[in-house]
Amino acid sequence: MPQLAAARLAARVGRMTASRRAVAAAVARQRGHFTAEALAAALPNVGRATVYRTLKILTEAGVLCRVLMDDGSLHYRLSGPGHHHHLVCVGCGAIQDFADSVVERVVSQLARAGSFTVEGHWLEVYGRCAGCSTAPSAAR
Amino acid sequence: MPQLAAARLAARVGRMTASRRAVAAAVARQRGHFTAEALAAALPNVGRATVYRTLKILTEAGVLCRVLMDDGSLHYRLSGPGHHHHLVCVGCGAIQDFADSVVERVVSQLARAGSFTVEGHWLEVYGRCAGCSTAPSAAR
DNA sequence: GTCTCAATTGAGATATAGTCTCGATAGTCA
DNA sequence: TGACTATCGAGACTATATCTCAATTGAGAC
Ligand SMILES: [Zn+2]
Ligand SMILES: [Zn+2]
Ligand SMILES: [Zn+2]
Ligand SMILES: [Zn+2]
Repeated sequence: MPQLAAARLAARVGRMTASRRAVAAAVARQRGHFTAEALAAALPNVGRATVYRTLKILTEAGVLCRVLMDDGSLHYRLSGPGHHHHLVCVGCGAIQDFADSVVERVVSQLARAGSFTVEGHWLEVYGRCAGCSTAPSAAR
Repeated sequence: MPQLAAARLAARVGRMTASRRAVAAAVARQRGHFTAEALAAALPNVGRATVYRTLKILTEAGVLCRVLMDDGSLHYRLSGPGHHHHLVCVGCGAIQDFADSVVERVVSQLARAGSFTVEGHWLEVYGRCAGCSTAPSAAR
């Protein structure tokens, strides 16, 4: 998986610098999702600005996707292929991807009804995973 | 319309203070959407913190809704009744509301398929309104 | 191998958005 | 008319992200 991220990165990125390698490696090492700040803190030898810049590149390259959490904070996560959205568990923070053409189609149709041309959209779904739906509000 | 906002506000809010009246009035005076900072700037006699606090109250009361713009900034807008989402024109900034049970249903079903209980969601749709779809990228 | 030069870096400044603190103020109700 | 407490507001503080610009360094040329 580290190799995969690195490979995809190389395919898109300009110069393969030490900093970019370090960020890519740290990203690949993450389990679950993480914030830009946390990643920057974990990479004291890489400038904060560079971490942010590299996360942007990785996101545009499709290696990462961004998740808007329940509390408004922005997290990153290794991205599955293609367009998708997230089911975010507000109990434990677990994230499941889902891709669905129905949502896309409905949105387009609704938009068309309002003489509106869709260029993009943002959808996040919050709730509780199987493990967290029994015991209310576990982790915090 | 000012009266409406003020009335709804009064129905929910604790003390009807001068500051809250001022914020409610300014909100009612807005055409389209606006940011918290812009509103605060337009109310030099009301503390910034109070503007934010009052916007929160108004949002919880259903007077306002929050719109996540294309560029990540958060705007406020007088809210229509009930749950709904927005079609945001990236050309001119116009916003149309839409309420749709199909989206809701699809999301619930998808979630259920993943043993996930939906508690809430966030959806914004970006694109171009009728006026802006002809001439590409008008206003900025 | 090493030279060259633009792409990239990173320390720190700056920007933006929002919350918190806490003494002062002022609604509300008896 | 108080008294009591919610609320206010000035400004500090936090969080997040971008910008500036001199110094560094990949990567291809030779
Ligand atoms: Zn969970
Ligand atoms: Zn989608
Ligand atoms: Zn438009
Ligand atoms: Zn909805």
